Amino acid sequence: MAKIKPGKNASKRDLITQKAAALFKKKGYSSTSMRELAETVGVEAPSLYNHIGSKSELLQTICFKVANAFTGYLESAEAANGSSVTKLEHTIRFHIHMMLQNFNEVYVANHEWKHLKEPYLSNFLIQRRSYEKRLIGLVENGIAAKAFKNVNPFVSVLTILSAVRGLEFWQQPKKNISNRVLEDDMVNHLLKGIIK
Amino acid sequence: MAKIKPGKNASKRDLITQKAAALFKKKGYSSTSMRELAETVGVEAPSLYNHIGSKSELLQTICFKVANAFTGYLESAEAANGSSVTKLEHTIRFHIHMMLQNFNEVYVANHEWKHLKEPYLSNFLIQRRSYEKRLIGLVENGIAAKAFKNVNPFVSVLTILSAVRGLEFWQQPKKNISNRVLEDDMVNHLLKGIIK
DNA sequence: CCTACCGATCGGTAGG
DNA sequence: CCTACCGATCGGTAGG
Repeated sequence: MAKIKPGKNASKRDLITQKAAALFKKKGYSSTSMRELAETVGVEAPSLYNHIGSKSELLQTICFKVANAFTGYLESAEAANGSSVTKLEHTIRFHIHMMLQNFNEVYVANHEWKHLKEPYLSNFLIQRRSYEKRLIGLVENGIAAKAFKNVNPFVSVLTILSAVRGLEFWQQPKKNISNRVLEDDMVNHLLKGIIK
Repeated sequence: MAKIKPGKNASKRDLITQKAAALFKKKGYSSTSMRELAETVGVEAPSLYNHIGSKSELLQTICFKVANAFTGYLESAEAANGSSVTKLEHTIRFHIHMMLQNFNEVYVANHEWKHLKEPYLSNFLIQRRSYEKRLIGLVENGIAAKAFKNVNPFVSVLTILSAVRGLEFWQQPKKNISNRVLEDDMVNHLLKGIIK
């Protein structure tokens, strides 16, 4: 057996994945060709397959990296001390941070998941639905504790997740609004809308 | 010159456009083939071209139909009597109605516009940016009139538009929430978040 | 990591 | 509205 060179190989695969995320975001998964990806990486197309299995594997890697990050954070937030309001606020802030710091990957996970192949497509959707249900549970706890208004928790979570996701349209340094103002204004808008 | 049969031809073209919107929404623009579209229409692929110019023309029709509907409504809302709060509320409700009643078209306009060809791509983005600026103006008027909190109007509009757009994820009759509850809860969440 | 190449599929045209 | 077909491009493999 050949000696494994995890550092070198992993970093090359990571580079390819990162470039793929940028291209998938810019042009969409289907409109991105492996030849185009190869060009941005600096090799010929067939050479990519020494590092990756297939085009769809790249999409899987990106989508589940994002999904696992969100799931992992929510688990830790649920386990932490604090009120439902605090937990929801922290989760909203985590979403905003993810959007601002992993722009391409989150965008691709949000937009291109439908091109996942089975069984990954089903697994992704199951994981996302489970995440939403747990967030809804958080809002329900807040309502039961009289901290939130008596709103429909499903609509609240939909509103919050959608609003935060809208940071996709944030043309980074275009407006002279700091990330801090952006984050605080959005958190306030969304929390004040449901806090009693 | 042959006699024009606008009714018949227009309705066939409309049918093709409607089927295209459903497919573009389900699979994405690039992943939808003209052969597939032809099959859902019930003809062979080359026959489509008796009614339409090209695949990209279908995308243009869908995107600008949606964009023009929003622009047209905002113009009428601006011209109407009433406070900034009322105008903003009506506009939010119009967005929700559009999402619920023209699901496929709005979805495609939101997700697939990047596949528009020039000069349509630029025109679409210009129109959208203009729309956002006018909405921001509405919020600024509300702030000046002391009706809204002193928030960043850009962030407010981003939050509102994104939240409303999230109705894309509304799996129609799945949850036992009426459209009325959905609309009112979301409007309240978004307005109460910025009203003084 | 490359060159050479394959079978499949694409949007669209010719011609009737 | 169809059959027949074109040139281009696709993801991926063979072989070294």
